[in-house]
Amino acid sequence: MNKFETKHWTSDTVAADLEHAIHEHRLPPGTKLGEDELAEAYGISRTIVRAALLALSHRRLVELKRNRGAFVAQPTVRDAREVFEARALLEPRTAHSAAERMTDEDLALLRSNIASEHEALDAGENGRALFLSGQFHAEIARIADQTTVEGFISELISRSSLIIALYWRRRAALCETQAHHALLEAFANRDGALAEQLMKSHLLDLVASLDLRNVTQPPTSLREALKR
Amino acid sequence: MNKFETKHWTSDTVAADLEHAIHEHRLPPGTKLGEDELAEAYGISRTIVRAALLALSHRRLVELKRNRGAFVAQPTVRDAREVFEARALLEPRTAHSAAERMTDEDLALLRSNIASEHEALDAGENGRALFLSGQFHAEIARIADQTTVEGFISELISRSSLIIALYWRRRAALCETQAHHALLEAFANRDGALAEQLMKSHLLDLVASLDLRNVTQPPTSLREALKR
DNA sequence: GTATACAATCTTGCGTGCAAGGCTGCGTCC
DNA sequence: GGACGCAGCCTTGCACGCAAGATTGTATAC
Repeated sequence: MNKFETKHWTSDTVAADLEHAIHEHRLPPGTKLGEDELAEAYGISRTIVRAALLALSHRRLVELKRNRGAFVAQPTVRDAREVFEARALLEPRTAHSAAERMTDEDLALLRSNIASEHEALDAGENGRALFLSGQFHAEIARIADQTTVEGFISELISRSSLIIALYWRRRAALCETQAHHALLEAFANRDGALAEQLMKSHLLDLVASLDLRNVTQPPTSLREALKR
Repeated sequence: MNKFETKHWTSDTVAADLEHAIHEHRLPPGTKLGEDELAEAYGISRTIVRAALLALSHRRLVELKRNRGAFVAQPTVRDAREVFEARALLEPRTAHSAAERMTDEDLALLRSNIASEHEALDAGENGRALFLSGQFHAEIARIADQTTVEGFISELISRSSLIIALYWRRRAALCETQAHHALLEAFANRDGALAEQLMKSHLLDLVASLDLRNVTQPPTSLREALKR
């Protein structure tokens, strides 16, 4: 597997590619990301790989264990609660701002995102659907035009994909279609207060779909998994 | 200048040391951070320096310009507004949580912080006072026991120190003594609602002390500074 | 069959050196 | 004196190789 040897990979593009793969659950939590393996896959030296992994560790998507290697992060139950609490602090106000700044182009893009997510689901591409679902939120943050908060939300959304991989218990689609449609309606009406309220509800709904009972942590090794 | 050759510097400790120096305004915005220079100063190779600089760039404290080098970041007026808006979203609720979780040890630590800040001011050590003032906020975030939000707040506080370096217009001490004391009182009474309200006011007061009129950006070079 | 010790192999940590790009200084021309 | 071009030097980008640490496999003892 040598990915697109003709493409010029930088640490930023490698990090983004890996993040995308993590987001789509192609690289599940706990996956080992070996430097040599990645260097060979991307056709670059380990120097660039290391920089990419460092970047991902700063976003909490990858855990670097000294002398052991890099692994896709495995958020704890506590991490999960924290991430959604942080989202609850940031995203409702962001949705409010987005509604007030919404352009027709923005609206069209959000609609297109929902349609693409449906297509992905219909095609059985759950990873892609998850990514697009997260992108809906990321786009709202972008439209709100506050890059500092957008950066935080972007990180939280990516981390959410890991949490969903580990703790999602609902069989249905990831974000309820109805919730995204209702938000779209509020945006179309430039109704900030409604958008804010809907985003609050939507995030609560997401948390409710996670199995965060005080169960033991996800198994981190075969030994642990076989203990039961 | 070879700093403590006997000490074993890692990229994490170098990054922390640089961040501390930035926070205390010993490394002002715009300062060039050359790889070779830092490597010699810390007695390490450039490899470690690069990792440290990369870490600081992820915290927005350092700007990496390709083929040109690393520079202490220079937040724009827009950045300044964004940072304090983000703080306004996160810190009041965090103060509320901290009040509810406050222990006597926590209280003592916050008191000690205020006292140390006063000592620094009396000794004319404004940089140190600024750092301690920021630490007061960071401690509140730590006490609130939500590490995800704490991480964001920590980054925002550090970035605030750069903003203060560029845009602070008040002659008085950095955070009004009265504001920190009032918060301490609310914490002593475990009054979450009051702590939340006081933190909101405090942050508004901080923003009001910044000169964020739509003036031209801070000069980024001698040429620009001499244009007037 | 199980436990332990040790050697071999694999992977990471990180120093070093070379190529590429940017900056500065000098010389020339107008 | 000012503008422009070019060479030389400085700094960054990043590949590579070696040392250190972790993991795995094998042999031995009970």
